[in-house]
Amino acid sequence: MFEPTIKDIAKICGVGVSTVSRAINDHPDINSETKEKIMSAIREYGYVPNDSARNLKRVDAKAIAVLVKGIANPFFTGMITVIEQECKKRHYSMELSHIEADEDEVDVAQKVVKEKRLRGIIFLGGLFSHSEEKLKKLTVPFVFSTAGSIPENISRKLYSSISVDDRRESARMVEYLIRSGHTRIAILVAEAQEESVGRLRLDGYCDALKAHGIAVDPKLICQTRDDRGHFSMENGYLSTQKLLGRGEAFTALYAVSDTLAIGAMRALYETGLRVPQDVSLAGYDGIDMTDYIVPSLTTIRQPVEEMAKDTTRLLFDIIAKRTKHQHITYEAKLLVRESTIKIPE
Amino acid sequence: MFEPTIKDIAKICGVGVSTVSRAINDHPDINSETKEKIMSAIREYGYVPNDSARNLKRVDAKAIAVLVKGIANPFFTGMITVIEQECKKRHYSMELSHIEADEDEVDVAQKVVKEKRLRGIIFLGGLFSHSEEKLKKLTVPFVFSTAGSIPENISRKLYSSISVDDRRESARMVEYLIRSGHTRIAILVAEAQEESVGRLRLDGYCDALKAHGIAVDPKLICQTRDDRGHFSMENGYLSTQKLLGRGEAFTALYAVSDTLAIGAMRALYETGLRVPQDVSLAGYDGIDMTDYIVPSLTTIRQPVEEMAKDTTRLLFDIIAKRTKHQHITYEAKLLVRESTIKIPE
DNA sequence: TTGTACGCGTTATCAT
DNA sequence: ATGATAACGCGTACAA
Repeated sequence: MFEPTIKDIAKICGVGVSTVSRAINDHPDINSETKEKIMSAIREYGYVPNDSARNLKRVDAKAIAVLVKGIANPFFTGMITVIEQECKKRHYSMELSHIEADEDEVDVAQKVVKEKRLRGIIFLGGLFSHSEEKLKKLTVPFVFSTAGSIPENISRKLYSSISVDDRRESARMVEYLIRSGHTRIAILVAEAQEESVGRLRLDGYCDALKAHGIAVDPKLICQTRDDRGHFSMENGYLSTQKLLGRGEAFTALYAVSDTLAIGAMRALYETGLRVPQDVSLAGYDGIDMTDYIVPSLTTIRQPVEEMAKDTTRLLFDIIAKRTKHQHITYEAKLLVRESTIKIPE
Repeated sequence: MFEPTIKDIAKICGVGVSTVSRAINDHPDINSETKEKIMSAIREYGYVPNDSARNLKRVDAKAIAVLVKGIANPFFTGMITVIEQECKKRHYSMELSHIEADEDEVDVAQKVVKEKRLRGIIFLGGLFSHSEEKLKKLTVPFVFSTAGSIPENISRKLYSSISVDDRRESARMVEYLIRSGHTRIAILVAEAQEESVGRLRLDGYCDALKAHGIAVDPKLICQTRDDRGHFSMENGYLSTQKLLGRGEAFTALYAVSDTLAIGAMRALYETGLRVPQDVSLAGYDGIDMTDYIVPSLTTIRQPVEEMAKDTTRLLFDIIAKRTKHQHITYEAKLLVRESTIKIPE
């Protein structure tokens, strides 16, 4: 199988390589006839430019990368879809890279930047406890989107961030439950390392309880197992079983992600507990699914569409030097649905 | 910001570029002291090899690509996760590429092959009505995994395929419903173009009905809207509303994907129809979620794990020329769960 | 408008 | 064990 290069095409058409180059790159300085001739030869021989060689020369690869930690998380797939559309609008290509749980996202980012000569990076999810020194090595602008909080000691001029205030929104959910008459509120939390979203949401839970004079009962805090798939439904299911096994009474269960909540729903059901009559169940994220399951899930909806659009817009603005780095916090929305009820007085 | 190249590192260490190259590629012919010296300089200056330049030279980039049509589909994310693990085991890297609904996967594949010098391709989902001529241009082996059927006129020696017999499995589900006493069985089907999985599953539905002497009633066939997100829950929801609006009576609803079924579940619920007491509901795919929702969903489970593993193994075997192209069909499993019941005599 | 020649950063070949 | 050098395929001055 013959793989034509630009030289071959040039030879075939009896022109120089630069002419072929001009043809494929829509360069203005070219005769439309020669261009047509070249393009048809390209089609005929199935020539596809080698992007590696191109990127080696080019300075301005119109591309960005999206680095996702946990592609199985439906919350991220929603964001990715929107980001992809936004990139397309701007005629940029998007490189999607999945980061393993144990990989260092900044290392991966560096590699990808070098490799693809791209212009910017979006980090989706993950935990960013990286040293300032390391972040400085990233030569293209980057935006942390829906990640946990970034340590204070890192200059905020180095990066942009798009997020909701996980701690506050989480507190809001718990406050809603308290106002609905719940005092024994259990929480299902994953990945409670420093600065992670799990930790922030747990903090918010504690904030709300304390603000209402309710003691935080460690027996009602259920940490999911520490292996892979932190936010999986399976994890939610198993952890809830564990929680129920403790025999502690509670009237509401708050899972720090919708997927965990759905797993919890089944565990409750199997124990004979009805949602919401016996236990009110709440999630966090606002993924599509929560609106369709029965009962629909009370949750905190992050404005995915808006955040994804702004993430992209912000990155492109920074690339074009139209703006400096920014830190935008969004209001999430408490969606009260069928899975939670007021406790009768 | 200074971006060191291999030359810079060589100069800094007072060695030749080839020595540095040997160091980073774990070449045997190198003194361990010099190697250590070089590696520490690399760390100090934050040098990362440019993959474009590497791929330009190399013949054997240890990488494959996975081309997915519809990354938002949870069924695919499950497969991707497994494939990724399998690649890692073999020390291969995996390039994940999302293909837009309107993009031509073979064109994308060609581009990616050229660009990354990779050794093989896995196509996940999508519809493969490509000309043989076009497929021949792909210079690396490829495997179609869980795609629709491929037209007969394309030589099966050109490619491998991994799939379940969608038509037969679909018929099996419908047969189960018939045996449960249902005769008015509605179907929710998306993307019913030639050879697509939607079409195959619809064919299976018709097969089963006919085999049992039940006439196919067009009024019970509900095609989802023809725009984006064929298999989305929203589509399932809206289409079911449309179906219900027709006023046709049915005792079972079979959705050709689990996601559609979940959307349907809500539409039924809102109309006051209980699952399974009033309407039995069935899906297809066997995604995790179906096991956790209440009621859990009766579905056809494709052996995701096994299929993903075999897809990867097969591709690597073909790359290593240990085998020729193969076409493997898997048995899917009918999972009878809570969403379907026998109709009382 | 078109062609020639150089260099991008790396690996592989050949010397040493 | 190490170093010099020729490719890899392309874009782009610069010359024509």
